[in-house]
Amino acid sequence: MFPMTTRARPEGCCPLQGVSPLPNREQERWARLFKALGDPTRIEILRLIAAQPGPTCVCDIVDRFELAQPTISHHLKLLREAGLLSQSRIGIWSYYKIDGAGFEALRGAAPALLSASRRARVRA
Amino acid sequence: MFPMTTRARPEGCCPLQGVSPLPNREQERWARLFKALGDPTRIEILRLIAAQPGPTCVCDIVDRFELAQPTISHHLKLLREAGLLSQSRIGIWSYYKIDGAGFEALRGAAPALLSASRRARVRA
DNA sequence: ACAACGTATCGATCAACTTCGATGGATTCT
DNA sequence: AGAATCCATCGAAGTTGATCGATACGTTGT
Repeated sequence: MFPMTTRARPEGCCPLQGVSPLPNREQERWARLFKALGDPTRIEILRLIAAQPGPTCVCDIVDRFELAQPTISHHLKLLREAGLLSQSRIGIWSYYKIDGAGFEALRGAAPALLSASRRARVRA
Repeated sequence: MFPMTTRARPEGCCPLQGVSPLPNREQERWARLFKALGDPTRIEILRLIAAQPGPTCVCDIVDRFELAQPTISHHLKLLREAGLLSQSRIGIWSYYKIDGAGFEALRGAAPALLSASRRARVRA
């Protein structure tokens, strides 16, 4: 490892406020959510679906992008697993719409990450 | 390409509401923001820094994780470039603190992506 | 039953990301 | 000046992710 901090610290230092890491389940949920949003194509898919008054057919989504159908299907799967979209089927058609619960989580992201929850300091 | 939609559509279909894609600049900014948040280590770094009453020394951050110093430095760089952290230096020490502007963008993410008519605007 | 269609999954390929050791720049101490 | 310290950058190795063609599955029409 590294020495890191053999030297005396500057003023007003330093026992850091302890922060207990998020439980693995929550870490994975945030990661899934943000990873899903971290791709330009998926952002545009979300915006397209959000602009429709009702559920959107996959075939229409495929028509709007210059990507192969399996690629769109893959992106839709990631958005669904992130809780941002929900799926329904009518016959052979598959429809996606915005999942309010997923976006509720997104709305609460900033406070959730910034909340200074100081509990027992846990050294990994 | 694909045939896609030779068959007649079901009821109430379908000319989709048009959505003009976001300008590249904004697409990249959202992608940077969400990609930065899409890693568990970076989430924990953010939470650690957010829990401190003042700017946090890099050496302290390195101490709290079981990752090499260059790795932490890389994560800090991504968070800084995403607008989530801002940096300052005192002597040889480098300090990071939460950048309010970046989190303001995060707070506005859900409305920005869901609003069909209103164009999302993000401050630099 | 059979063919046609819409969608999801599979396997492969190429790019991007995470991580590390090594190195270099800047600052402080002796 | 020289050594030590903190941090960022570089280059490489292994892993993950985006994309596509091929294919399989379920549904609809003949």
